Amino acid sequence: MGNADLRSLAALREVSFDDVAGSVVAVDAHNWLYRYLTTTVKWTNSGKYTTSDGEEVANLVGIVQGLPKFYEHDLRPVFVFDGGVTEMKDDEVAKRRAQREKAEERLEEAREAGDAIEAARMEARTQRLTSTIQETSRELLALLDVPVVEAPAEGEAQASYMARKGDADYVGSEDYDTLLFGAPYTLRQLTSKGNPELMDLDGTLEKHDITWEQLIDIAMLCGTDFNEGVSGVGPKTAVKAVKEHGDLWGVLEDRGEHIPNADRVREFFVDPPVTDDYDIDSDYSPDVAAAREYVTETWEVDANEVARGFERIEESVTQTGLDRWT
DNA sequence: CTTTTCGA
DNA sequence: TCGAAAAGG
Repeated sequence: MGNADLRSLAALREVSFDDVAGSVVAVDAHNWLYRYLTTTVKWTNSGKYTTSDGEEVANLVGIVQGLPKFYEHDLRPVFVFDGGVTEMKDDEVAKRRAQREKAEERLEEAREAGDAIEAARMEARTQRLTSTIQETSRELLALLDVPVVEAPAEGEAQASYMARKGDADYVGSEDYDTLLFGAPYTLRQLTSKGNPELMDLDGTLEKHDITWEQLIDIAMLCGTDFNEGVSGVGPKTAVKAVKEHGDLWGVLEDRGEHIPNADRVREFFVDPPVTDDYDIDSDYSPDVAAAREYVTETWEVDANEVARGFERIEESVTQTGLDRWT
Protein backbone atom coordinates (compact mmCIF):
# COMPACT_ATOMS: atom_id res chain seq x y z
CA MET A 1 0.00 0.00 0.00
CA GLY A 2 1.93 2.86 -1.30
CA ASN A 3 0.67 6.15 -0.03
CA ALA A 4 3.51 6.81 2.34
CA ASP A 5 5.88 5.73 -0.39
CA LEU A 6 4.74 8.51 -2.66
CA ARG A 7 5.03 11.00 0.14
CA SER A 8 8.68 10.22 0.57
CA LEU A 9 9.25 11.00 -3.10
CA ALA A 10 7.15 14.14 -3.35
CA ALA A 11 8.45 17.69 -3.29
CA LEU A 12 6.54 19.17 -0.38
CA ARG A 13 6.84 22.49 1.32
CA GLU A 14 4.85 24.44 3.81
CA VAL A 15 3.28 27.61 2.44
CA SER A 16 1.17 30.31 3.99
CA PHE A 17 -2.39 31.09 3.04
CA ASP A 18 -1.15 34.46 1.84
CA ASP A 19 1.03 32.70 -0.72
CA VAL A 20 -1.96 31.08 -2.35
CA ALA A 21 -4.53 33.84 -1.90
CA GLY A 22 -6.66 34.75 -4.87
CA SER A 23 -6.58 31.32 -6.47
CA VAL A 24 -9.05 28.66 -7.49
CA VAL A 25 -8.85 25.32 -5.72
CA ALA A 26 -10.37 22.18 -7.22
CA VAL A 27 -11.30 20.32 -4.07
CA ASP A 28 -11.67 16.57 -4.09
CA ALA A 29 -15.09 16.60 -2.46
CA HIS A 30 -15.03 13.05 -1.21
CA ASN A 31 -11.68 13.54 0.41
CA TRP A 32 -12.62 16.84 1.98
CA LEU A 33 -16.00 15.77 3.35
CA TYR A 34 -14.52 12.62 4.67
CA ARG A 35 -12.01 14.54 6.67
CA TYR A 36 -14.72 16.62 8.25
CA LEU A 37 -16.92 13.66 8.99
CA THR A 38 -14.19 11.69 10.67
CA THR A 39 -12.38 14.41 12.55
CA THR A 40 -14.11 17.67 13.36
CA VAL A 41 -17.76 16.91 13.37
CA LYS A 42 -18.42 13.29 14.02
CA TRP A 43 -15.83 12.52 16.58
CA THR A 44 -16.74 15.16 19.05
CA ASN A 45 -20.50 14.70 18.85
CA SER A 46 -21.35 11.27 17.59
CA GLY A 47 -24.96 10.80 16.62
CA LYS A 48 -25.70 14.41 17.22
CA TYR A 49 -26.44 15.29 13.63
CA THR A 50 -28.91 12.57 12.92
CA THR A 51 -32.41 13.57 11.91
CA SER A 52 -35.60 12.05 13.25
CA ASP A 53 -35.59 9.87 10.15
CA GLY A 54 -32.22 8.49 11.14
CA GLU A 55 -30.29 10.24 8.42
CA GLU A 56 -26.78 11.26 9.33
CA VAL A 57 -26.17 14.76 8.01
CA ALA A 58 -23.03 15.83 9.81
CA ASN A 59 -21.73 16.69 6.37
CA LEU A 60 -23.91 19.80 6.33
CA VAL A 61 -22.29 21.04 9.50
CA GLY A 62 -18.91 20.23 8.07
CA ILE A 63 -19.58 22.26 4.95
CA VAL A 64 -20.89 25.27 6.83
CA GLN A 65 -17.93 25.22 9.17
CA GLY A 66 -15.40 24.40 6.51
CA LEU A 67 -16.23 26.79 3.70
CA PRO A 68 -15.36 30.03 5.53
CA LYS A 69 -11.77 28.88 5.69
CA PHE A 70 -11.57 29.18 1.93
CA TYR A 71 -13.24 32.56 1.68
CA GLU A 72 -11.39 34.12 4.57
CA HIS A 73 -8.16 33.27 2.83
CA ASP A 74 -9.43 34.53 -0.49
CA LEU A 75 -9.60 31.08 -2.04
CA ARG A 76 -12.29 30.06 -4.48
CA PRO A 77 -13.28 26.41 -3.96
CA VAL A 78 -14.69 24.19 -6.69
CA PHE A 79 -15.97 20.88 -5.39
CA VAL A 80 -15.30 17.87 -7.56
CA PHE A 81 -17.45 14.83 -6.84
CA ASP A 82 -16.64 11.26 -7.76
CA GLY A 83 -18.62 9.70 -10.54
CA GLY A 84 -20.18 6.27 -10.29
CA VAL A 85 -18.00 3.25 -10.61
CA THR A 86 -14.69 3.89 -12.21
CA GLU A 87 -14.40 2.80 -15.79
CA MET A 88 -11.59 0.54 -14.84
CA LYS A 89 -12.53 -2.98 -15.69
CA ASP A 90 -13.84 -5.68 -13.44
CA ASP A 91 -10.49 -6.88 -12.22
CA GLU A 92 -9.61 -3.61 -10.65
CA VAL A 93 -13.05 -3.11 -9.23
CA ALA A 94 -12.94 -6.56 -7.74
CA LYS A 95 -9.54 -5.90 -6.33
CA ARG A 96 -10.66 -2.71 -4.70
CA ARG A 97 -13.67 -4.44 -3.30
CA ALA A 98 -11.39 -7.09 -1.89
CA GLN A 99 -9.22 -4.41 -0.32
CA ARG A 100 -12.27 -2.79 1.19
CA GLU A 101 -13.50 -6.08 2.56
CA LYS A 102 -10.11 -6.72 4.02
CA ALA A 103 -10.27 -3.34 5.72
CA GLU A 104 -13.72 -4.18 7.03
CA GLU A 105 -12.49 -7.47 8.38
CA ARG A 106 -9.70 -5.75 10.17
CA LEU A 107 -12.19 -3.30 11.55
CA GLU A 108 -14.19 -6.12 13.07
CA GLU A 109 -11.07 -7.69 14.49
CA ALA A 110 -9.98 -4.42 15.94
CA ARG A 111 -13.34 -3.86 17.54
CA GLU A 112 -13.31 -7.25 19.13
CA ALA A 113 -9.86 -6.60 20.42
CA GLY A 114 -11.16 -3.39 21.95
CA ASP A 115 -8.54 -1.30 20.26
CA ALA A 116 -10.34 2.01 19.95
CA ILE A 117 -7.68 3.79 17.98
CA GLU A 118 -7.33 1.05 15.45
CA ALA A 119 -11.09 0.78 15.17
CA ALA A 120 -11.46 4.48 14.48
CA ARG A 121 -8.72 4.37 11.94
CA MET A 122 -10.23 1.42 10.16
CA GLU A 123 -13.65 2.98 10.28
CA ALA A 124 -12.30 6.04 8.56
CA ARG A 125 -10.94 3.89 5.79
CA THR A 126 -14.04 1.77 5.49
CA GLN A 127 -16.83 4.24 5.87
CA ARG A 128 -18.14 5.61 2.64
CA LEU A 129 -20.26 8.58 1.90
CA THR A 130 -23.92 7.63 1.81
CA SER A 131 -26.13 8.81 -1.02
CA THR A 132 -27.92 11.16 1.37
CA ILE A 133 -24.63 12.77 2.26
CA GLN A 134 -23.71 13.11 -1.39
CA GLU A 135 -27.06 14.61 -2.36
CA THR A 136 -27.44 16.98 0.55
CA SER A 137 -23.88 18.16 0.13
CA ARG A 138 -24.50 19.02 -3.51
CA GLU A 139 -27.74 20.78 -2.60
CA LEU A 140 -26.15 22.92 0.10
CA LEU A 141 -23.16 23.78 -2.05
CA ALA A 142 -25.52 24.89 -4.80
CA LEU A 143 -27.37 27.21 -2.41
CA LEU A 144 -24.04 28.64 -1.32
CA ASP A 145 -23.03 29.16 -4.95
CA VAL A 146 -20.04 26.86 -4.74
CA PRO A 147 -19.33 25.38 -8.18
CA VAL A 148 -19.74 21.62 -8.29
CA VAL A 149 -18.16 19.39 -10.91
CA GLU A 150 -19.25 15.82 -11.54
CA ALA A 151 -16.30 13.61 -12.37
CA PRO A 152 -16.95 10.71 -14.73
CA ALA A 153 -14.79 8.53 -12.51
CA GLU A 154 -12.24 9.54 -9.91
CA GLY A 155 -12.61 13.00 -8.42
CA GLU A 156 -8.85 13.17 -8.01
CA ALA A 157 -8.36 12.60 -11.70
CA GLN A 158 -10.90 15.22 -12.70
CA ALA A 159 -9.52 17.81 -10.29
CA SER A 160 -6.01 17.15 -11.55
CA TYR A 161 -7.18 17.53 -15.13
CA MET A 162 -8.74 20.91 -14.33
CA ALA A 163 -5.52 22.03 -12.73
CA ARG A 164 -3.50 20.87 -15.71
CA LYS A 165 -5.77 22.82 -18.02
CA GLY A 166 -5.36 25.91 -15.89
CA ASP A 167 -9.01 26.10 -14.87
CA ALA A 168 -7.87 25.61 -11.28
CA ASP A 169 -4.66 26.81 -9.70
CA TYR A 170 -4.47 23.99 -7.19
CA VAL A 171 -5.97 20.66 -6.43
CA GLY A 172 -7.10 20.42 -2.83
CA SER A 173 -6.61 16.90 -1.53
CA GLU A 174 -4.78 14.92 1.11
CA ASP A 175 -3.94 12.19 -1.35
CA TYR A 176 -0.60 11.92 -3.04
CA ASP A 177 -1.83 10.30 -6.21
CA THR A 178 -2.79 13.67 -7.65
CA LEU A 179 0.87 13.59 -8.65
CA LEU A 180 0.19 10.52 -10.72
CA PHE A 181 -2.81 12.20 -12.31
CA GLY A 182 -0.54 15.05 -13.31
CA ALA A 183 -1.76 17.82 -11.01
CA PRO A 184 0.91 20.55 -11.15
CA TYR A 185 0.22 21.79 -7.63
CA THR A 186 -1.69 20.16 -4.82
CA LEU A 187 -2.59 21.81 -1.55
CA ARG A 188 -2.79 19.59 1.48
CA GLN A 189 -4.03 20.25 5.01
CA LEU A 190 -6.58 22.81 3.96
CA THR A 191 -8.87 21.73 6.76
CA SER A 192 -6.41 21.57 9.58
CA LYS A 193 -5.29 24.41 11.72
CA GLY A 194 -1.80 25.20 10.55
CA ASN A 195 -0.41 26.23 7.24
CA PRO A 196 -1.17 24.33 4.07
CA GLU A 197 1.38 22.05 2.49
CA LEU A 198 2.15 22.51 -1.18
CA MET A 199 3.02 19.50 -3.30
CA ASP A 200 4.75 20.30 -6.55
CA LEU A 201 4.82 17.90 -9.50
CA ASP A 202 7.64 19.50 -11.48
CA GLY A 203 9.66 19.86 -8.31
CA THR A 204 9.15 16.17 -7.62
CA LEU A 205 10.27 15.18 -11.10
CA GLU A 206 13.32 17.42 -10.97
CA LYS A 207 14.28 16.17 -7.55
CA HIS A 208 14.67 12.67 -8.93
CA ASP A 209 15.49 13.61 -12.52
CA ILE A 210 12.60 11.57 -13.90
CA THR A 211 9.63 12.09 -16.19
CA TRP A 212 5.99 12.03 -15.16
CA GLU A 213 5.54 8.61 -16.75
CA GLN A 214 8.53 7.34 -14.81
CA LEU A 215 6.97 8.63 -11.61
CA ILE A 216 3.86 6.61 -12.42
CA ASP A 217 6.03 3.56 -13.04
CA ILE A 218 7.83 4.05 -9.76
CA ALA A 219 4.55 4.37 -7.90
CA MET A 220 3.20 1.25 -9.55
CA LEU A 221 6.26 -0.71 -8.52
CA CYS A 222 5.67 0.36 -4.93
CA GLY A 223 1.93 -0.28 -5.22
CA THR A 224 -1.02 2.05 -5.81
CA ASP A 225 -4.74 1.96 -5.04
CA PHE A 226 -5.14 0.03 -8.26
CA ASN A 227 -2.33 -2.50 -8.15
CA GLU A 228 -0.19 -4.44 -5.78
CA GLY A 229 3.42 -3.41 -5.85
CA VAL A 230 6.36 -5.72 -6.36
CA SER A 231 7.42 -7.33 -3.10
CA GLY A 232 10.67 -6.01 -1.78
CA VAL A 233 10.48 -2.85 -3.83
CA GLY A 234 10.03 0.44 -2.06
CA PRO A 235 10.56 4.00 -3.23
CA LYS A 236 14.35 3.94 -3.24
CA THR A 237 14.67 0.75 -5.18
CA ALA A 238 11.91 1.74 -7.58
CA VAL A 239 13.50 5.07 -8.49
CA LYS A 240 16.84 3.45 -9.07
CA ALA A 241 15.43 0.62 -11.14
CA VAL A 242 13.23 2.82 -13.33
CA LYS A 243 16.08 5.18 -14.05
CA GLU A 244 18.30 2.26 -14.88
CA HIS A 245 15.87 0.41 -17.12
CA GLY A 246 13.94 3.35 -18.49
CA ASP A 247 10.41 2.33 -17.67
CA LEU A 248 8.15 -0.09 -15.86
CA TRP A 249 8.41 -2.77 -18.53
CA GLY A 250 12.18 -2.74 -18.41
CA VAL A 251 12.18 -3.11 -14.66
CA LEU A 252 9.63 -5.92 -14.64
CA GLU A 253 11.53 -7.79 -17.30
CA ASP A 254 14.81 -7.35 -15.48
CA ARG A 255 13.41 -8.70 -12.24
CA GLY A 256 11.28 -11.36 -13.82
CA GLU A 257 8.21 -9.83 -12.19
CA HIS A 258 4.71 -9.22 -13.40
CA ILE A 259 2.02 -6.73 -12.40
CA PRO A 260 -1.48 -7.77 -13.44
CA ASN A 261 -3.14 -5.24 -15.75
CA ALA A 262 -0.11 -3.03 -15.56
CA ASP A 263 -0.84 -1.48 -18.94
CA ARG A 264 -4.38 -0.58 -17.98
CA VAL A 265 -3.45 0.84 -14.59
CA ARG A 266 -0.72 2.90 -16.16
CA GLU A 267 -3.09 4.17 -18.83
CA PHE A 268 -5.59 5.03 -16.13
CA PHE A 269 -3.13 7.43 -14.53
CA VAL A 270 -1.89 8.89 -17.80
CA ASP A 271 -5.27 9.37 -19.41
CA PRO A 272 -8.13 8.85 -16.95
CA PRO A 273 -11.80 9.46 -17.74
CA VAL A 274 -12.44 13.19 -17.31
CA THR A 275 -14.93 15.71 -18.58
CA ASP A 276 -14.91 19.27 -19.90
CA ASP A 277 -18.52 19.61 -18.91
CA TYR A 278 -18.22 22.04 -16.05
CA ASP A 279 -18.71 25.69 -15.43
CA ILE A 280 -16.82 27.75 -12.90
CA ASP A 281 -18.63 31.04 -12.46
CA SER A 282 -16.45 33.86 -11.34
CA ASP A 283 -19.20 35.67 -9.49
CA TYR A 284 -20.17 34.58 -6.04
CA SER A 285 -23.62 35.16 -4.62
CA PRO A 286 -24.61 32.58 -2.04
CA ASP A 287 -28.19 32.48 -0.81
CA VAL A 288 -27.28 32.26 2.84
CA ALA A 289 -30.86 32.52 4.06
CA ALA A 290 -31.95 29.60 1.90
CA ALA A 291 -28.90 27.61 2.94
CA ARG A 292 -29.62 28.22 6.61
CA GLU A 293 -33.21 27.14 6.14
CA TYR A 294 -32.12 24.05 4.31
CA VAL A 295 -29.75 22.99 7.05
CA THR A 296 -31.76 23.90 10.12
CA GLU A 297 -35.29 23.23 8.92
CA THR A 298 -35.16 20.69 6.16
CA TRP A 299 -32.53 18.66 7.96
CA GLU A 300 -33.28 19.67 11.54
CA VAL A 301 -29.76 20.65 12.47
CA ASP A 302 -29.57 22.71 15.65
CA ALA A 303 -29.28 26.33 14.52
CA ASN A 304 -26.68 27.06 17.18
CA GLU A 305 -24.33 24.53 15.65
CA VAL A 306 -24.15 26.37 12.37
CA ALA A 307 -24.79 29.96 13.44
CA ARG A 308 -21.18 31.02 13.53
CA GLY A 309 -20.39 29.29 10.26
CA PHE A 310 -23.17 31.06 8.41
CA GLU A 311 -22.14 34.32 10.01
CA ARG A 312 -18.64 33.90 8.63
CA ILE A 313 -19.99 33.06 5.21
CA GLU A 314 -22.14 36.20 5.26
CA GLU A 315 -19.15 38.28 6.24
CA SER A 316 -17.13 36.89 3.38
CA VAL A 317 -19.82 37.99 0.94
CA THR A 318 -20.26 41.53 2.19
CA GLN A 319 -16.57 42.15 2.55
CA THR A 320 -15.51 41.04 -0.85
CA GLY A 321 -18.35 41.35 -3.30
CA LEU A 322 -18.20 40.05 -6.83
CA ASP A 323 -15.54 39.14 -9.32
CA ARG A 324 -12.61 38.76 -7.07
CA TRP A 325 -11.38 35.57 -8.64
CA THR A 326 -11.34 36.69 -12.22
C1' DC B 1 24.00 -0.05 6.89
C1' DT B 2 19.89 0.84 4.18
C1' DT B 3 15.38 -0.41 2.86
C1' DT B 4 11.24 -2.92 3.38
C1' DT B 5 7.82 -5.28 6.04
C1' DC B 6 4.99 -6.15 9.79
C1' DG B 7 2.45 -5.57 13.97
C1' DA B 8 0.13 -2.69 17.40
C1' DT C 1 0.94 6.18 11.33
C1' DC C 2 4.84 4.65 13.80
C1' DG C 3 8.69 1.90 15.57
C1' DA C 4 10.84 -2.46 15.75
C1' DA C 5 12.29 -6.44 13.33
C1' DA C 6 13.60 -8.68 9.09
C1' DA C 7 15.75 -8.79 4.77
C1' DG C 8 19.29 -8.07 1.71
C1' DG C 9 23.34 -5.96 -0.34
